[in-house]
Amino acid sequence: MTPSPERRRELLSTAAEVFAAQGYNATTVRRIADEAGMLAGSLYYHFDSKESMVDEILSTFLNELWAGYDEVLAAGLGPRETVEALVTESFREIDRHRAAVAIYQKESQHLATQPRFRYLSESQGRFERAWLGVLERGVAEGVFRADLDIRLAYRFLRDTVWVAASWYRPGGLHSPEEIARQYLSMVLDGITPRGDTDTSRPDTRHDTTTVRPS
Amino acid sequence: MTPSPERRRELLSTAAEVFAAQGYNATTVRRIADEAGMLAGSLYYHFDSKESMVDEILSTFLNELWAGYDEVLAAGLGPRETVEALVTESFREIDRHRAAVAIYQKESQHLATQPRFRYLSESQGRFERAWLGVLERGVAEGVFRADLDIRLAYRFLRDTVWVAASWYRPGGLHSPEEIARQYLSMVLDGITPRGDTDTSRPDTRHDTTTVRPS
Amino acid sequence: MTPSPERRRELLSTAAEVFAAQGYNATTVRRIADEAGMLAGSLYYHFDSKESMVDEILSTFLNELWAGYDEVLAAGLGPRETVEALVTESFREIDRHRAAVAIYQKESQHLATQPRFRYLSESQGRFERAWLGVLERGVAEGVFRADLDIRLAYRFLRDTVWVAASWYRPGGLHSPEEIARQYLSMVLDGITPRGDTDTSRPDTRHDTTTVRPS
Amino acid sequence: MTPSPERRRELLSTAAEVFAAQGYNATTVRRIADEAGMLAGSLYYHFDSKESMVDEILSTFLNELWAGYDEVLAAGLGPRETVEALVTESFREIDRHRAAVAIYQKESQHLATQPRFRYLSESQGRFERAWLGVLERGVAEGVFRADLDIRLAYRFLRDTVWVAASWYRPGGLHSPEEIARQYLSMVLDGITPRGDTDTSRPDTRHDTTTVRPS
DNA sequence: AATGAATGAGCATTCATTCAT
DNA sequence: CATGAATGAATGCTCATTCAT
Repeated sequence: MTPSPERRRELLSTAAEVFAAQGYNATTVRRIADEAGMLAGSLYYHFDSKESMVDEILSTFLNELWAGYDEVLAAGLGPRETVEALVTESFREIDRHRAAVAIYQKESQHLATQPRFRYLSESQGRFERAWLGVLERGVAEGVFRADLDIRLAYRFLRDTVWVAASWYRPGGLHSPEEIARQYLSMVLDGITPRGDTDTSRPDTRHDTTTVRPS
Repeated sequence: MTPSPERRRELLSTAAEVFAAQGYNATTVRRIADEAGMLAGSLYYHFDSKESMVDEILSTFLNELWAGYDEVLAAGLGPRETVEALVTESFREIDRHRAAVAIYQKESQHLATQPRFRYLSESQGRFERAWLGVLERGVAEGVFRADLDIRLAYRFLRDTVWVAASWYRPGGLHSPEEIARQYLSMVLDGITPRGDTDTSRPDTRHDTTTVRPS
Repeated sequence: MTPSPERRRELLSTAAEVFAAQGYNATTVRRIADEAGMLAGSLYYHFDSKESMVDEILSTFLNELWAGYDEVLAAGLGPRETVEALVTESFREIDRHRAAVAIYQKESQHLATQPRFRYLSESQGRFERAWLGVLERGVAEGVFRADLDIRLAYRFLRDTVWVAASWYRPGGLHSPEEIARQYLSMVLDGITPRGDTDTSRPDTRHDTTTVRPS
Repeated sequence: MTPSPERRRELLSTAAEVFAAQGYNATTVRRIADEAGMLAGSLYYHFDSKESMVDEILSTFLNELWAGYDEVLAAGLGPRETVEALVTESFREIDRHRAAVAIYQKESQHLATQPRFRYLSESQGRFERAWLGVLERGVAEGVFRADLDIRLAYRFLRDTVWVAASWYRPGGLHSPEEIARQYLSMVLDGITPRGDTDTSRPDTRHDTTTVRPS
């Protein structure tokens, strides 16, 4: 009566939570099974291996992430609006896939050395190209500061956003959109007061921070 | 039974490098021994356990870190200058203890659950209080924006700085001071151009970014 | 709870094939089920256990084998004719129960240690007594060489015949009777040419090599 | 004080004995360790894996075997003398490597499917070519019967000799040379009496049954 | 008759650690 | 100081078997 895919998803969700909390290596298959209320061996009815569990967790997450990103990148927005939309989308993904993001942060470098996880490096590459492109375009159009070290700025933005997964708890005080707004405000305008009145309030108009106006 | 402190330091340095590269759990004692040109068992002449190695690596690092931080905090600088000095000091520590910082980033959350590593949480707490204090003072004095969510800004700054250890390579193009300057520029003034002329040039005067002018 | 005997036979045949190909221990119940187009658990509707499958395969085979042997032994043939008939009968059994014979060859020594498979040792004992008797009688009557080490000759004959199951493929170039003839020729007369004309042509008269002239 | 290679040999000998008695798959690493008076994990100080144990057992055996065979094949003996020498050499190897031969018999077909054990198939091929060559030459020179099915005779000889490893016990009544003599007598001249006087006594002159006159 | 899901015992293997030499 | 050999606990995984449906 319980169709297989549902059970898989439940188990993967459990596994992701444990992986995120303890680290992939430090997590034993027995621990996951405990958490799922079954015996270690029983997990192997649903999954080939511990590795295939992280694999499915990470690839599912990345697929959803890129669906969102691609929509943003294809929307033809200006550089600033693209940055806003990408950051907002990222916080939404952190909200929806907190555990997966945390695993990705902690383990991807280590996992990417294995052929099976090549897609992690590829995603990383796509990610970098997308961000560098937006930043360069922004500088060219005068939307971003001309004195930026683009690569440094890229790393700054990338890390700044994703590390949030290590402390973010869904259902907390702030919605992902709210956090995105605050982060964008700091990143775009800095933490010191601006001379001109208007820019001190970061972009909170929904139309620019998201493609999906849901 | 008189292990020379020098050999210890060498071995710890080797261990730190491997821990940073592969992760603490994924690193075998044998791997460290290989790298040090000895057999696994021989390490136990110098150290009690693998755990005591990370312990020594992390505590040595934190001691040095706090020596620098305390000097900054005791110097009676203004909020902005304090932030500048703390960030610069942090990048200097990343430069000097890259491996230790990377280990700290990846493993501290996990390790801090054990009583032996309580000092990690304590350091974290001190760190948080220091930063929150500076930020609050800055907002009160009008040096930082009044609409900041202080806790969010704290996390933003903290993560922003330390994650750099995951990609920073000592002896690269940029000196730690240079990177600190760029980061501070983005954090303080944002990545979009400022309306008023002066603030677009970030604070690069040495006197304010560091207490130790060495 | 009325499993049809036909299905049982089909499944046993499938199982025997896999056991013979991969070895009993190396064969998983799942593999057999795959081959039979069902799930592993479903086999347990038909059989108590994996062990009971080999048991049934081997005992069925041995029953048929001894039916043939007993007929030969009871026919009152001379020693040479008895040897010929036994060898021919053996190759016929290899032809009909190739998989079972192969399993018997590979696993009987191992299985015979368990009480359940005592009949394997018993069969082995009967087999040995029958052969030793024929050989002794043959030597006494001058039909076989007087300088034979009877026990060695027994092992030689026994192994020589049964190992053929490891390479024999039913439906190949040679019929079991043809192979029996060739083997008997080598065993009885040797592989070097005989001085006297007649014996170089091995005994191929059907009447002596089999009791069942079918 | 116990140099490594010696211990290795001891352990391999123990392992070979257990493998031969129980079969490779059915043998647990614990069982081997028990027999060696150590814990299962300790074996891994000496060997990479259970597989590498069989590997070393079989390859060591095959190397020695081929050293003997090559000497025989290079000696330029006539077909009959070559057969005698090969068979005698084979029984000597059975005497010296009984366990390895038994393992080879039972497991080689199964193991040869793995790339690591390709040398098993290669050895098998060399073996076949050598035997077929001698038999063909013997038939051509009139030393062996013209009506032989060469391939069948090859299998007959091959199996006949090697299966002996399943019952042979070193230090028993018969020396390997003695057994070889008896087997050769049966194989060359058959188990029925010859018309001509002399050939009923098989070749027992040392000079022809062995290259190494030790 | 067969499925889907689970059990539980056992297995090969890893690894931090110990210790006599 | 370092080695060589071993320990023992834990780990990921396999597989025959069970059983409600």
